[in-house]
Amino acid sequence: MPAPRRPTLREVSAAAKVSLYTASRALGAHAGVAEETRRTVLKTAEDLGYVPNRLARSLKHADSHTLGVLTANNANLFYASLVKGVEKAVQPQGYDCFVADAFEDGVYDAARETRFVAALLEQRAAGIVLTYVPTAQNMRTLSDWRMPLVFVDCLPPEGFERFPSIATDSRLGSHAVGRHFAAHGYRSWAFVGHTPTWTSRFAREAGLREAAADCGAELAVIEGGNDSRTACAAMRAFLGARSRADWPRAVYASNEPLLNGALRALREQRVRIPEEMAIVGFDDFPWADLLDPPQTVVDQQIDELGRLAGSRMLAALEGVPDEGALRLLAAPVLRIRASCGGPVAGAAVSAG
Amino acid sequence: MPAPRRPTLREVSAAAKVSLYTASRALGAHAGVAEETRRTVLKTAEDLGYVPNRLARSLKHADSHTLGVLTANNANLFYASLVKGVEKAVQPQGYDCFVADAFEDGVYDAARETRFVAALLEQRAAGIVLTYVPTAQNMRTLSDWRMPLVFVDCLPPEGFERFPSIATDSRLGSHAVGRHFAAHGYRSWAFVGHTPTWTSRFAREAGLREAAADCGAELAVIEGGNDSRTACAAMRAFLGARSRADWPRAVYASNEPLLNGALRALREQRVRIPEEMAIVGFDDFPWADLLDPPQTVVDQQIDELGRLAGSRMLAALEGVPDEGALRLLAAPVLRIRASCGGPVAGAAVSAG
DNA sequence: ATGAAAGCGCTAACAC
DNA sequence: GTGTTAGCGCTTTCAT
Repeated sequence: MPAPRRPTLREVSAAAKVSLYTASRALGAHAGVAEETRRTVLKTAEDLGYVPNRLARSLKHADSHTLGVLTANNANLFYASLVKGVEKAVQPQGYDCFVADAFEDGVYDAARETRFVAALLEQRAAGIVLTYVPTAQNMRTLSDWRMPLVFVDCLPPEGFERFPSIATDSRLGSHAVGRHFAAHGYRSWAFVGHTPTWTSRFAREAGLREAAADCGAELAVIEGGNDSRTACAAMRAFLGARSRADWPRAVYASNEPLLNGALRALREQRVRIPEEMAIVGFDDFPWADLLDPPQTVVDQQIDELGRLAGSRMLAALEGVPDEGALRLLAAPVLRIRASCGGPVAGAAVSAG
Repeated sequence: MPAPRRPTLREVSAAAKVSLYTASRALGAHAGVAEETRRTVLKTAEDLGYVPNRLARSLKHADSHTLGVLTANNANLFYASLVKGVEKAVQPQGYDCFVADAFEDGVYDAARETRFVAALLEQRAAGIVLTYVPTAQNMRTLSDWRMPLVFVDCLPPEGFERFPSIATDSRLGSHAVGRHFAAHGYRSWAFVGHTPTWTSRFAREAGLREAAADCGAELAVIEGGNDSRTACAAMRAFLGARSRADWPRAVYASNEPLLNGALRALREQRVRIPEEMAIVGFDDFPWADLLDPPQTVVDQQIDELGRLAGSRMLAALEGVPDEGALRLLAAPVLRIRASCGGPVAGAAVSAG
């Protein structure tokens, strides 16, 4: 069964007995074609099963109308949701998203990233949404190419401050967590932070640290790495290194995988939550309220973040200036459930 | 800051003082070019910052070397993992994946699917991995086009049996769940099934039903819909419609979102698990063993499923015959944790 | 081993 | 309102 012939625009025009040009205009819904001619062309195209060749079109336009989204582990709900958000914003404008995940088996692969960057350039992507900071080399490549770039969930590196960024106001969210800890009377805290590769790490730590200073709480920092496994190991080591009496009264994990890992370590030690230790995580997720106790989290409404990034990209592509929106910060919401001791009378629920 | 000039192959060849042909051969790592000439060309390309235009290349080849993956809700871990698996298999062979998610806000959108199918044809995708059965119209379009197709997690619809498929042996997995129920002495079961749109639904029900017949258990069926929300509502309605004494002793949810919903409904009723009711779900997930009690599941090792689909697609593209592997069934594994009462002495742990 | 030239399918500037 | 024509950047015969 051989591949059927794929009719070209030229063939459609011949069959419709009009010129190539007319056929093109008719199908492209451009003006300057008699209504009847257009009808004929459309009909003929339909009959012939004509499917325009986007490759030719893009080649001509020197632009594929494709946006790259560089992510760091799609098997992570965070990135999956983020991508959905971006798509939601850009698809109505006719852009497709090409998702390039620089992680393989949960670990970052710089060579992989470089391959994706090259692929995006070769495809003549219209722009790229970056969800983390690529290597200096790749940043240079992209910048030299004048590729429109939007950073989400991270800040552009030094020298690239001209690119817009969208992020959650992590400091605000973390500060709210700290206030919540304080309202419960907890005075000894621990922060389980993700790899500093993500700049969000700093803001999340800073917000908590400020709150600690405000109320005179102690704050220990645990390097949680990149995923559940490393976070669990780090937490285990931390707990193992001191007597139970010296364990923190409240713990804050800086993202979902880290919360997962931290909880694992706590369970190994049969820590009672929240009686013995309170715990809050950054990022909401579908199982959070089904845990026992239901997990209190900072919800950054990820898909909205993605949507903002997509919109910002569209604006950049149309040459809209930043208008002071170069650094967009979205306010997260503290979702108080029970893992931290529940609501406190008189305390604000929103992080704002 | 104007866009910099993008050097073309022609310019590279001119700068290197060779012909277009030679430059093409040199960069394409083809034979028939003197080693020294090649070196010069490569150097020149590098210096000029030459980036090949894949659009032109693909146009020429009438194939974009892109594979489509049609999914049904990427915000769902299942599809995200599946895609990662497919990518893992095909990227080494130089194929890129274009992920088309026919779901928007968690609901299926046929028009959206049709747009994606069109986009894939326009892009001259090399093949498409289908994770669910598209509309009859779209199936026809794809088939008429002679698009190489591989079905994962579903079976080709009537008339399209010539296309290969990869799926988990749901019946096997479900049967193991039923045996596990039986081993615990549970005799009254309920199956919370996902929409019959997915053919896997039937196999999952059938396996359990067979096991029920084997041991004389009763089996109620609850239509759980497509997601956590609908499943929760369905479960709530089911429980509400009968006295607590008539509630099933063991429940089996046919996928992760449905398990989530079912658990929500059970929690509303303060059902004690597994003492009062045992529950098992299809699909493992990162929070399963952190639930209280840890959730027993059937693990279908999703990314492996994706990998198999990717490999099958590669084979199809190279014209490798099916060799009896037209219907590939991968064996799942029953991961016994505590939500079902834990292991039973003398019972097999694997589903195989 | 290398070069010249045709053409993939489409768009758009330019005539008529 | 419609036709002609020249490319977009690349691959690939066919000569040399």
